[in-house]
Amino acid sequence: MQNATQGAALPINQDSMNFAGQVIDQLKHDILTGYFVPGEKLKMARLKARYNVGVSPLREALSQLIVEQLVVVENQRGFRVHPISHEELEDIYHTRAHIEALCISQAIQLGDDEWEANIVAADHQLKKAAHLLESAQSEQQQPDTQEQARSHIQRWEAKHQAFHYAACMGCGSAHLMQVRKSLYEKASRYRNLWLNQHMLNNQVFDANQKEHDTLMKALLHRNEAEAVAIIKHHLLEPYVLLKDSKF
Amino acid sequence: MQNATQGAALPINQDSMNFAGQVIDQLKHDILTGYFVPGEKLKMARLKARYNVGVSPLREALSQLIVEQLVVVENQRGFRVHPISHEELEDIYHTRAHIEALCISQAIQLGDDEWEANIVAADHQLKKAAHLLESAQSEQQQPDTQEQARSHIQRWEAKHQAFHYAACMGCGSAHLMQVRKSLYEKASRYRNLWLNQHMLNNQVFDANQKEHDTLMKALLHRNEAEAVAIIKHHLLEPYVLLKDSKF
DNA sequence: CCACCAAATAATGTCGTCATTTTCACATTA
DNA sequence: TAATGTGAAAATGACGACATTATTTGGTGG
Repeated sequence: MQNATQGAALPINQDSMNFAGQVIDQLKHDILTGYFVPGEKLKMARLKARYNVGVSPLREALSQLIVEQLVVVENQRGFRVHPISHEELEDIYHTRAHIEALCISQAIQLGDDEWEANIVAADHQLKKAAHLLESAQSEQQQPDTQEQARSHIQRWEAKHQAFHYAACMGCGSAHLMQVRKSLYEKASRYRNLWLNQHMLNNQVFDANQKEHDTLMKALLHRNEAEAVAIIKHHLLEPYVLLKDSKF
Repeated sequence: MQNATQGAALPINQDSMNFAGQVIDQLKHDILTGYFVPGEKLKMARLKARYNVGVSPLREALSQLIVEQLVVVENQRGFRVHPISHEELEDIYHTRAHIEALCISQAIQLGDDEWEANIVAADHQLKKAAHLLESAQSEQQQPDTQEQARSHIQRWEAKHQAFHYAACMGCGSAHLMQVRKSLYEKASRYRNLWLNQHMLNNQVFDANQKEHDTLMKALLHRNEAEAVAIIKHHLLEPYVLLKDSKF
C-alpha cells in the first residue's frame, strides 16, 4: 500500500526499476531539455510535488546526477542544476569530437561484418527519415501538419543518432561508448537550450546528408584518416553556432 | 547529538562534507583496495556497522558508486560490488592507454610554460622518491624497515601518479581529466587485487626510470608521435602482467 | 546603516512499516 | 537415497514520516 499515491500516477508498474530509477530518467530529461534551467535551485518540496515521490528516492536520484555532473550540491544548502559556461561548452564539444574520432578510429581497425551491416542499415533508415522530413518541409505548414513535422524531426534525430552510434559501436569498448554517451547528453543540454531560445523552427543541425555519405564510404573503405577528419568536422559544426549565443 | 557515534570514530570533523560524502570515500577505498571483493553482497547491516551511519547516507553513497560502476544494483535485491572480468580488464587498460595518449597529444599541442615547469618539478620529485626507494631496497630488510619500505613504495607511487597527472593536465580539458581519473581508479582495483594475491613484495610495476626520462624529453621537445608511443607502451605494461592472472 | 537575535525555511539523518526476496525445513517422487 | 517441489519464516530492501540541525530571512535596537 506504500505506493498508493504512485499507483494513481503510473497505472502500470514500471519494469524492474525502483522509484529512484524512474525519477532519475524524468529528472535527467527535465534538466537536459531545459525545464530546469542551469543554476536553478532544486527544492525538495517542488521535486516531491512534480514526481510524486518522497525525499528518499529524490536524494538517491540527485546523488547519481551529481556524478554525471548535471547537478551540483552545496555544503548543506541543497541541490542546484549544474551551471553552464562557455568554457564547458567548448570543452564538451571538443572532447566529444576527440572521443568520437577515437571510437571511429578503433572501429575501422576492429570492426567486423556485423559492424558494417549495422552501419548500412542505419544509413538506410536515416535516408528514409530524411526523405520524410524533406517532403514534410516542402509542403507549406498547414495547421495540423505542424505537429507532424515536429515528430518527423524527432524521428530524423533519433535515426541520426542511431547512425553515429552504429558507427562507433565497432570500437568494441564499453567504456568508450559510455564516455561518448555522457558527452552526448551534456552537449544535448546546450543544444536544447539553444533550441528553446531560438524557437524551434525548421532548423536542423546537420541536415547535410552528403557528409554522412562520405563518412560511410570512408568507414566501409577503412579510410581512417578521412573518417576521423569528417567526424571531427561533423561534430564541431553545431559548436560554431552555439559558441556565440548568449545563454 | 545524532552524530555522536561518528564523532568518536572521526575525531576531527571532515570539512564541508555530509555523512554520505565521507562514506563515499571510505567505501570507494574499501572497494578499490579489495576489502570488499568483486561480486560481494553489500548488506546494509554490515555497512552500517562498519561506517557508523544510517541507511540514508549509505544509499546515497552506493548510488553514486553505481554511476562510477564500482557497485551494481539488482532489481530489489540490494547492492553488490561490481564484478570483474578479463573483458573489462582489457577494456579498461586499452581505453586508458587511448585516453592518456589523447591527453598527452593535446597537452603537447596546447601546453604552456607552466605545464612544462610542472612536469620538470614532478619528475624531480619522482626521481627523489625513486632514489629513496632504491636505497631502501638495497639494504636487506631488517625487521622494522619493512614498514618503512612500504611507505616508500606508496610515496613513489604517489609521485609517479603525480608525474603523469602533470603531463596530462596540459590538455586543458576537465572532461578528459575526469575520464582519465575514472579509468585510473578502475584499473587500480585490478592492480590492487593482483597485489593482494601476490603478497606485496618489492614488486614495483614500472620502476623503469628510463621510460620516464624519454617521455619527458619527448614532451618538452613536443614530439607528439614519440610521446604517444611511449605512453601507450608505458600504460600497457602492467596489463601484460595482469591479463594472465587467475582472479 | 550595521550588528545581532529570533523565527521560518529547508536539508540531513534515524527510524519504523510494508513489500519482496531468500533461506530452510519438510515432504514428495524418481 | 538423492533430487526436486512447497511452504512458512526470517532476512533484507524500499520508501515515507518524523526529528534534528543548519541556513536564511526578517525585524529590532544600537
